[in-house]
Amino acid sequence: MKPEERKKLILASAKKLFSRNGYYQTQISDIIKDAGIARGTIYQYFANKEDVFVTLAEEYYSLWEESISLAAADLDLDVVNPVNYFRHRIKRTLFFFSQDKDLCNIALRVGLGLPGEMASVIKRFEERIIRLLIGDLKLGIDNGHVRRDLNVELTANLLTGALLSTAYHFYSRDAGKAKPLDINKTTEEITAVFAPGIFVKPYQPKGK
Amino acid sequence: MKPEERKKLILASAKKLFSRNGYYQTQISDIIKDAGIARGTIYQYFANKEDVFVTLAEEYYSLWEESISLAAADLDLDVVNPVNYFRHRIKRTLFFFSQDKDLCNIALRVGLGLPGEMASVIKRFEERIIRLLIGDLKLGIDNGHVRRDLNVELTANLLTGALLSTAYHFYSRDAGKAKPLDINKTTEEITAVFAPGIFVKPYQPKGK
Amino acid sequence: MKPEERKKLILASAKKLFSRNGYYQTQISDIIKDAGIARGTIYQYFANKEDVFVTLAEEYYSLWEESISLAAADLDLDVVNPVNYFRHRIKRTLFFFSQDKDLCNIALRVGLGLPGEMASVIKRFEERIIRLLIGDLKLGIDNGHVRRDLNVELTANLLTGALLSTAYHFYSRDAGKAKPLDINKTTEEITAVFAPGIFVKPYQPKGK
Amino acid sequence: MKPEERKKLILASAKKLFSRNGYYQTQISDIIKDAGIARGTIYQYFANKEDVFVTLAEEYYSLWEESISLAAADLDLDVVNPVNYFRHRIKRTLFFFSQDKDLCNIALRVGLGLPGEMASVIKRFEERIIRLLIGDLKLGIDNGHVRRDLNVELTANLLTGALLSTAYHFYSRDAGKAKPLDINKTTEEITAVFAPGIFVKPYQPKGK
DNA sequence: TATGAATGAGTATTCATTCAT
DNA sequence: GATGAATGAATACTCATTCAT
Repeated sequence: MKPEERKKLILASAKKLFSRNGYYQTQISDIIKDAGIARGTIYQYFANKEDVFVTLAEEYYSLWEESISLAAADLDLDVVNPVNYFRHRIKRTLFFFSQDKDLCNIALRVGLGLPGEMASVIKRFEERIIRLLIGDLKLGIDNGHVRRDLNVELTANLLTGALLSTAYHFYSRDAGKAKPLDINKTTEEITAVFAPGIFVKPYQPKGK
Repeated sequence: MKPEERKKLILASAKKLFSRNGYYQTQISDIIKDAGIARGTIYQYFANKEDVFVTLAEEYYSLWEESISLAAADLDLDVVNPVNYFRHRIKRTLFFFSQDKDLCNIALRVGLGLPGEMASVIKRFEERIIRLLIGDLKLGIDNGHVRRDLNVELTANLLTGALLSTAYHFYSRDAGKAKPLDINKTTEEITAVFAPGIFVKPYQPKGK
Repeated sequence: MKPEERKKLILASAKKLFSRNGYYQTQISDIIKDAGIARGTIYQYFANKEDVFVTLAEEYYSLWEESISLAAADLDLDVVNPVNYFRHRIKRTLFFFSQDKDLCNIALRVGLGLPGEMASVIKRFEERIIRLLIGDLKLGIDNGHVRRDLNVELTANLLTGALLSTAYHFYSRDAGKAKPLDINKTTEEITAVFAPGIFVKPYQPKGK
Repeated sequence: MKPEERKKLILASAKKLFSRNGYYQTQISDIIKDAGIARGTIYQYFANKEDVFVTLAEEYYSLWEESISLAAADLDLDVVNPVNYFRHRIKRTLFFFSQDKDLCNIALRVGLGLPGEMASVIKRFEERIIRLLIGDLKLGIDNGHVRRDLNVELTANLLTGALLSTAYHFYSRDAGKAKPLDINKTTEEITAVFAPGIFVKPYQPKGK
């Protein structure tokens, strides 16, 4: 097996176990047993347990950045109206988290309250989306689409909290009871809740 | 010193340390050193480290329940209009979390991703507020104040996520950079974002 | 309550608990709870946990000595024949241990393998009975009742081991399955096993 | 060093220390210091301290079983008379315990009065020999060699108690004062004490 | 004398990490 | 590179004993 494959194998096991049991409840022993490798091998790919976690989180963060870029690239900004852009952001975010229950769990629960660098990596997710939304909203204000008196920072926070909380509740590993949401429909419903309070023009449900 | 006082002393030290360093980074040694008691003493009041955490969380949850009851008792429901009621909920929640940075940190970050009973206690906060909001929204629909087509469960989730995220960002121990918000003003701003998408009648900013 | 009574109360609880759970599995907490006294009180009557055990064992040993004396006093040595004397020793021993399951357990199991003074106190039981039997056998040899070539020390050991083992198996707290023996009948059976190998004259079953 | 050797090393240290100081007076620290290994190493071979003890006892019990089998295999049952068979049992038992002072101490003293599984393992020794003797005696009765009216269970108990007590007194680590017995001579003496009370035919000293 | 809260030395056990093979 | 036996610092928890009230 090639080194890069083995590294992925380890990360896959770590992801599964961190997600299910949390960082401290997951032992190196568990990971190597699940990955089917020897105790020493994991230290050939990672400096220590924390490094496994951070690597995992950073890879996910990269995917996330990529997904966000796609979100922007996806749209023809000239023809798209502001609400549609907003709609798209929401959809992309939900879609991203819905793809991997385990990573969703790690980024949205397990990673919170961890010490040192691990916390920082995880915090970046939230900070990144907040910064993004702040940019969106400021642009909207400049273009006259968004209410001038909107508290941009607070609103970005509200939106982020709302989106991540929703993602966790409906797409995480723990989301046993709640049935996975239909992303298109949910996007529309979230837009329906937020758009009227944010945008200047009366909000029009999609397709009308 | 009376037993009850000493117990409070221990909980105070634990709260401070759990909040700053997290559950696993906080050693029993740290707590007893901070509380100025002997190693054995803490085990006269608590079965084990987990029990310290759970007791802390449960006391906080009781305050929280009490605060919620007050929120309702506060208002003269006959004269109050639906949006004002909503406004009040938000204000109360923000006010509650703003009162204790440490507990805010514990309930909103440190406690997440913990194993066993500790997780359940912490989850209750979120579940409780979601259930409350679901009740509010359903009532609003029955009374004709809230949009009939609103996805009640989703919206309650959005609101809860938004509120708790905001509380954490502006009132927690980690909220170093962000200056503490003025609660009245913030309440108004949050209401301004959510009300138009939730209520039937056009939203009227307070005092107009 | 008078001091002496309270001391007995404590010893009674200790006896019960040591017998059931062993020395190390019995905590001071268990004893005081069972005795219904405060933690500090036990230290007004005993120097420490070991002292409780030793006191218990020594009281029992005194009873034991007393019982042995009675055994001798009981008999009219002039008219009694040697085998009857032997018979009497056995009966007395069995009777003594059959009277208190808990003490039987402590002297015959719990006390063995304990460190320091506790072991010595317990060992005395065995040593005492061995010395006694050695005396008996030597006297028997001098009087021509016992085989001259008998290894006295070894035989005393065999007899003691046999008697104490039997006492434990049939009278201790753990002797759940075995039904308590009828002492007269058992004495006769034991005599029937040992007497022929020890005494010079052919052994005569009692009553013949 | 091979794993199996190291395990034996640990067991050797544990045996020595348990035998001298008892189970509770022996610390894990003592064992690892004596074995010259690191603290964690012992837990690679044993689940916990109790497991060390139980493993020790069980290995000893296996040797014991093996020794018993040999005892039977040793004899040409056709030519051997019943008393010789009995003689052989006694000799084998004494021989077995005389071989290892430490194990003798553990099985006959230290192990008694221990809690849980440890007690059960130790109890097996006694139970096994009792069952064996019961079998022997019953067979003897069927063949007409042993007294029909003998209380088989009681006699097996007497014999076991006598043998184990003798083994402990003369071969254990604590048997400082008593000089180790010559097994052949002792076997003959024990036979001389028991045989006349058990067998039908007049007992003949060996070699006459 | 009785109490019971406080004490802290003592101890088993865990688990990430290392390193010789 | 891979292995897995060995390591030992770290840590929670116990429980006999003390002593101020």
